Amino acid sequence: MESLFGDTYEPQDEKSRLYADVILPVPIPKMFTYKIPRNLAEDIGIGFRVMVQFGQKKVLTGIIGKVHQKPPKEYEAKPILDVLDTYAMVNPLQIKFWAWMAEYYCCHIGEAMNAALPSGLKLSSESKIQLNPAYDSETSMYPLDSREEVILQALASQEELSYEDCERLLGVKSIHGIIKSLVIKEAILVFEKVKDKYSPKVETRIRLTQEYATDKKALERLFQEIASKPKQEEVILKYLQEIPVYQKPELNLKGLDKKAFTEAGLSMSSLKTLMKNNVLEEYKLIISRFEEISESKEEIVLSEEQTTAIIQIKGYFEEKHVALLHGITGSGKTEIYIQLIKEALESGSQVLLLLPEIALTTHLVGRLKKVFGSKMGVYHSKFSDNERVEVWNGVISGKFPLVIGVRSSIFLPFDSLGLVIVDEEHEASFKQYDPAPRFQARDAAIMLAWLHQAKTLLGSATPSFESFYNARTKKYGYVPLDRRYGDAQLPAYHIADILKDKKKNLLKLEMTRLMREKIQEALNNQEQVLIFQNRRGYSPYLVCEDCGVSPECEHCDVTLTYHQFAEELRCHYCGFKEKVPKACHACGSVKLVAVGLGTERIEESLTLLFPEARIARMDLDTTRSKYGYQRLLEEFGAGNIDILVGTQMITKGLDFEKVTVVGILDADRILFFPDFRAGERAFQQITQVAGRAGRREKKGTVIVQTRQPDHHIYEKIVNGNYKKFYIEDMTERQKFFYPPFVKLIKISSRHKDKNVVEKAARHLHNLLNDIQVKKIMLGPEKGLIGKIKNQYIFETLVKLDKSGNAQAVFKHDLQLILEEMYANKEFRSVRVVVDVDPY
DNA sequence: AGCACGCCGACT
DNA sequence: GTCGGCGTGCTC
Repeated sequence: MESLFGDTYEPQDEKSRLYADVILPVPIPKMFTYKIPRNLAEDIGIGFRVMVQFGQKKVLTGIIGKVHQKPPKEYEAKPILDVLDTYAMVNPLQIKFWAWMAEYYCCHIGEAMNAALPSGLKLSSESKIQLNPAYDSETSMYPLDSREEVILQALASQEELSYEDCERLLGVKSIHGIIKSLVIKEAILVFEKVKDKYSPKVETRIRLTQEYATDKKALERLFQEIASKPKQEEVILKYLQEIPVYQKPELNLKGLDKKAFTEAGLSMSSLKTLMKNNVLEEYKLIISRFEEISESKEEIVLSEEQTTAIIQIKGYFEEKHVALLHGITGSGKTEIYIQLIKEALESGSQVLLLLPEIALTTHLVGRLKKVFGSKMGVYHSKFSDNERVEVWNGVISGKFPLVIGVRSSIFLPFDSLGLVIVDEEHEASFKQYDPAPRFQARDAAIMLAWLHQAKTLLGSATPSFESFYNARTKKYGYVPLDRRYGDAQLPAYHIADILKDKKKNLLKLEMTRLMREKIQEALNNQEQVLIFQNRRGYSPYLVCEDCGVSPECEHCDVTLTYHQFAEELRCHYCGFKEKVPKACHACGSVKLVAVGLGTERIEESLTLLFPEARIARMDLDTTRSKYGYQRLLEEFGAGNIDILVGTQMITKGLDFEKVTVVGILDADRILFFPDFRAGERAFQQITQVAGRAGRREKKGTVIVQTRQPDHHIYEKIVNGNYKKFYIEDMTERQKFFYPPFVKLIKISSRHKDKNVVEKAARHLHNLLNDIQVKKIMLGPEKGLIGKIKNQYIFETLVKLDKSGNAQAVFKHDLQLILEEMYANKEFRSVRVVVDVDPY
């Protein structure tokens, strides 16, 4: 496999290191060749961050993607200005991975780089000003005003000032005008200074000075001296109590956290005096942001089924790159993961476990932390930049051979992955749609593993149909795990007919009689209830009772969402907000009512229907804070909540025995979404939510409210018949040419002028249509949402033949066509977005 | 994406 | 006469 590791990876002699192709964060689809100055040649290589001049004015930081000796033909390469690292921040495999991503997902390698680097590693340059050495206030022909004088005076004592410094100095909001004026008057110069955004966490520690630490007699003398100073004595005693220097003198080296003194309520001034008298000293220690946890020796006990599954997985790994573990909820996938991770780590490989965002906050992380301790790094979107950089460095240094993380953790600097696990593989959140690269992390992870010659294990209770298809066509290994732990039973499903109840006047506050009865029953038995509402397109909005008009966003083609709590209308696409209007904009009527079942409304309805129950809501609003989610879960686990209403989130990792009833308020919203995956999604979501009901002894109850109780999907859900539904859905997909039978590429055009986009989209569509590959094209059509942020959207959907080189040819020609479009002045302002494998 | 260069209108 | 509008082309 030597070619995969790149021809430039091996150290080369200096003569061959003349030029570097640098990846820059600019939207130009190529690398830029710079000259490597002789004096830098020694300490430069692939993956080093460098500073380069780009264009006339800009200094950018980029990453070296390639080192070579071919001088560019058409221009003289500029020199690299500086190297920022003493070791490569990025390894050659990562650059290969970015390049693959750029090609596959039709984006620029710079965009891939941008997505990969935690912003703490992206150096930002900050504009600073300094005195112009050529300036002489005596002879200058331009008079300065008072504010300009202040700045010049400050520069007399300080070499440089940032813009913010100047703003603070003058107490004005925007300094640009003044700076510009000073530049024109030739009094100052503006320059760019690169600053590293990552700052290590430092702890101030206190220890005895050399003299007292090594000499017991000195210490005894000290005690006599301070006998009359009880405050100082306390400080010393505290130190000796925490750090028994007498017994273990070497402990003094690390000393004690300064906070320990403050927390013990000791006198800070005494501490200072002791330091002044050279008894104690202070020093700074760089510490990790992550707690040190040692791994447990606890043996994982595997059931017979799990052992068999592991043997099967390993068997498949002999010949295939990917295996799919199809294990229903509660079938014990976690233990299998743990065992496989252990083995991979023992063989010296790195392991990546990918999880969807919401699953990361749950007990699984704690569970793994217990087993793998501080060998495990966690990469989460709620982590700060500094924390992310620490995980990044931890992967390089070998501190974290195991990482569990979200989508973006596929970009961490692994150099020897042995195993990649994608749990909840079917989750749509693995796909990133904005900004580019619009990648599917599950698919990219498989590619990543392949680059490392590692294996990928996909796990799900309800696999994506793509993965299941790959399993059935033997591309992936397939390992079913279908017995519930402790033989817990499948829940009992009840399909509740919304329309029937409505006719009979049994529908109260959107709850069918069955739903209400089952909830009441659970409450009577002191059991817990989960109510699920799909978020997608199901937010409450206002409607005018007189003319039927709903307030819409000024910038987007959507109705505004009603947020009762803040008394606001909001646009979920552009963030536009306005106070709830008093009257209808269209007819002036004041009869504006809220419709639609947002989680807030449901919570309210439930309060009315079950006034005695304790009800809580779990959605984006209530869990925005870092630990908001966890807090709600704990409350629920402790039994302080009877009914929990939530979105998607509640389907993940909630594992509470007292939940016996799960209600799905409107299954139709998922099922009749205009998307070829709607059926698959409905099946997955309903099954996943249902999996939260009844574990162990008690059989759970699931109530699914729908207007179409006869839809064929329900029969399969009720019987847990994944495969039957899969087969039916596949026939449809094959008939209408949808994945996995074709490759989808969505091309959308956006522009503020509707006529311009429409014309551009037509033109583009025609050009694409002329590409000589086997394909079907749909469109161009107005987007599902016709306008977002004042940009009109038109979309073309391309269904490409999967066999042969249709994909490669199409993507190649697409690139040329986009360039051609850009060269056309009529269309150059139209933004074209390419989404490969759209969701 | 920025940013410079360049060629046309409304101002001191 | 100039300042500045933004069309267009380039960035190693």
